[in-house]
Amino acid sequence: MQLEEAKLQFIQAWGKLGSEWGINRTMAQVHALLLITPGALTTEEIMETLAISRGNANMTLRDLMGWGLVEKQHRLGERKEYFFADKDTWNIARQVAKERRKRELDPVIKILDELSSKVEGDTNDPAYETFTKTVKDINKLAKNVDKSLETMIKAEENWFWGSILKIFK
Amino acid sequence: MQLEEAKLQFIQAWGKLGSEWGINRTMAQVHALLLITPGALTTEEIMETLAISRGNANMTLRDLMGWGLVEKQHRLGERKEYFFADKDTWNIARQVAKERRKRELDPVIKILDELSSKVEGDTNDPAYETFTKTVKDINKLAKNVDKSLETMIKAEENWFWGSILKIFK
DNA sequence: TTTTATTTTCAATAAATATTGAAAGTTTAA
DNA sequence: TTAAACTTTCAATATTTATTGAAAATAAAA
Repeated sequence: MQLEEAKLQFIQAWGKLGSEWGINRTMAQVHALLLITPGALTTEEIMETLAISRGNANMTLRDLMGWGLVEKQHRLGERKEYFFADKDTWNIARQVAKERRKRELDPVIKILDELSSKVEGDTNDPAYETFTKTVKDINKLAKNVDKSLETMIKAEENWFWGSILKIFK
Repeated sequence: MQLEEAKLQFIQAWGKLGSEWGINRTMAQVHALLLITPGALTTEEIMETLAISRGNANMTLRDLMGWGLVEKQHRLGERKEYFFADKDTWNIARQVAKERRKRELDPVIKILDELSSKVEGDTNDPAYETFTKTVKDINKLAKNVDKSLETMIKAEENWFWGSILKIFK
């Protein structure tokens, strides 16, 4: 397979996986493109390679910087901005874990905590019992996941995967 | 807070979390409703509670059964079908992990394997080098995640969380 | 200052995704 | 059989989400 063909396939695959997991397809594609590019690219180059508009490219790049996955670069004597991605997969995984935890998991845990404590009802009412038990169980699971993510975010790669691999005995 | 109000909030929160992670909002809501319901519900009752159409309810319930999260129940002398959800959060987590691995992660790993091995290029070309290195690194990460999920799927709850918690030392 | 290069914004539009509802299909019972 | 009770299907429609593109804003250079 030729390199250009392979690049496109990689960008496609990454875009698809992203969209299946609630990440904008274009965002995943721009990220993929920067990941397989040795240097940094301008908005112009990204627009051209992925056939997307200036507005889309600009917003997507800002999003990616917001996720901590991409950075801007300025070059002496040049006015336009260049963008490049951190290529360390462990950093990427941690960064994504960190953001999704903050944006999506933590708010839900907050609601679950409220629902675990502030609902009135009769202990003999099966509807009440089932509700509180389910909410408590899910809350517990969510907190386990939350803690695991926190550990991952703080950890060094080797230490983390070392620990995970011990699970296999 | 009153039970009815709390139920609605729970259904809302679960629907939102689902949609942020690429799971149809209605599907997550139907699942949430069944989770906090002591017995089993008919399509009719689900339609009414969530204000959705018969078609939507029917398709969503079949999807949920496809994910292994919900089951049908038949009652003697009754013609209509009842639906109930497995309420064990560990089973739910494992089931979701299992399905998403099969549906989304494994296909991507297959593509990454191909891209890791079948691309021709010149070792002195930075574009080629960056591409192969990135693809290999991501492939490695994806396989680590895949293995971890497999372990989780096979594991018993206590054993698994015990192992995870050891990570915290 | 004025011009030019570049980035940002956002209303309009397009595309993707989810939902409806009525017709067709199925199953049981009279 | 025929009818009644229920489930399934899917084309049409609605909703949500993503994208465009041109105008406005910003920043450097002339």
